[in-house]
Amino acid sequence: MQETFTTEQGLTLPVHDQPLLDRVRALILGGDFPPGAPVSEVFLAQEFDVSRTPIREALKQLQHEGLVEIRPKVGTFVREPTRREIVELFQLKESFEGLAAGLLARRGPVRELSVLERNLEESDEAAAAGDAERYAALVHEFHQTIILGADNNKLAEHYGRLMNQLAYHRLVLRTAGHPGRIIASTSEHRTVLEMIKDKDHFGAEAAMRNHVYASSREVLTDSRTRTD
Amino acid sequence: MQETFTTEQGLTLPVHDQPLLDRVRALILGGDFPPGAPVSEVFLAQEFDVSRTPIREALKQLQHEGLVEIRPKVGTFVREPTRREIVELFQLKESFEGLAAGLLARRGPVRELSVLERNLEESDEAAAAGDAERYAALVHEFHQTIILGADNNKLAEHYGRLMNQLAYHRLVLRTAGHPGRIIASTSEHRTVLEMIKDKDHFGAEAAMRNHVYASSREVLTDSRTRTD
DNA sequence: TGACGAGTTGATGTATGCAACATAATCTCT
DNA sequence: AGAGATTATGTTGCATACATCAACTCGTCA
Repeated sequence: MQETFTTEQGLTLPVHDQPLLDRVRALILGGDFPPGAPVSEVFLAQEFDVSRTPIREALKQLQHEGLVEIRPKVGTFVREPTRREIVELFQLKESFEGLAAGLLARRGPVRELSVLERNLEESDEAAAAGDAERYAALVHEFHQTIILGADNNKLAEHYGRLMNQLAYHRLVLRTAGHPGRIIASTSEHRTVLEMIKDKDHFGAEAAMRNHVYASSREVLTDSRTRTD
Repeated sequence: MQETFTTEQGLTLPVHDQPLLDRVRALILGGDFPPGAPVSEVFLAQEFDVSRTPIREALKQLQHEGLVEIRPKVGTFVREPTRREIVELFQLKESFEGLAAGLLARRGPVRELSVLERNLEESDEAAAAGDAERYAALVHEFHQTIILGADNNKLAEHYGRLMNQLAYHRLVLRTAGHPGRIIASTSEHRTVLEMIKDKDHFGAEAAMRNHVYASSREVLTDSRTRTD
């Protein structure tokens, strides 16, 4: 098997082109560039002290991930998803995670279940402590665990791409402040886990989809989400 | 809006880098290369009379699509999905197309419905005439129409990638010869369309998933599908 | 005879130069 | 002064040369 590297989104890729790609992605997602700002190859090249060639490859990848738009012969520009795209992406997220929850439910007792158990406990603690940052991280872990627990690499790949496009962590942090959302969210998580433990794959899928849908509503009704 | 190009899989991409990518993909999917065969950059470069640079970009794309494997510092090799990957891809296909059917059902009467109506009629004709090639094309159109009818570009994108990986047309042609499969398949298509026309998005999704699942069973039980 | 290792080969990875093109600024003519 | 054409500029797109590394060959030694 080829030497691989697993990103924080669970995407497994060849290790060789990860460092630069990740650094460029981080730079762009870091918010240093406002949406629509041009990202010149030469700038990134001297920024990371490499030639334009590897930069070009990284930008191509990021175009794939939907983070930048490459206009031929014109330039590369940071891209923020439109509201419509966010809706589309959440529809996909709902489908992906529903599928994952169903698949995980069919697998019976696996290691992931205990991870989810512990996650719920820690989520309660974080919620009680009012630690939004930690809570957001735990939400991420919960969903990530279910995706990986589905034991379907292709699903994990597509999901990784999806999440890169959504820049999800930013969105979640916003909604963590919505009153009552944390409690509702944790409760939904608990329902999902119960269904999975009961091997009710149909119910698990439905519960997960409901949860993702509710979560997407929170994001989309947040006034800070772009509306064009 | 940027000038774009729509592939046969419904993937919309900038036009500038399409021709070469498509030609390289066609060459590899064409079967001229056995699985595992090396695909040297210089070979492709002189084959298409360009330099290695655009070839490299195309190969990177194809790696994304899962058609080739790039081993760093070693080379690029054609890749055929393992049986496990095919199973995984069909699980995703089921999810994608189920989602699409549900979304289409919610849209009410749209242009796509008449396309599907006509498709079923022509499918009956092709089946009666025993024209497997035409029937396979119509199956492709049916599924493609539902995906596009979902009116979700991100879904269409991911679906396009998925289908590229599956090299679906090859697989369908195999199963078109299975006794009784054509009749069953057409019947399933009809059920899906009825559900959609009834705006029963839940039923449409379920019917579509059942259909895809049945179809995947046919492929996976075909002796010619690789089993490693 | 088999295992180990230096050298060779052939491929990819990167850097850089030049050309082509889109866009913006300027100039000219009315 | 305004509108069109033209020049100017900055960017990407491609080609090519060189650096780098993995796999193989072949010779040496135990």
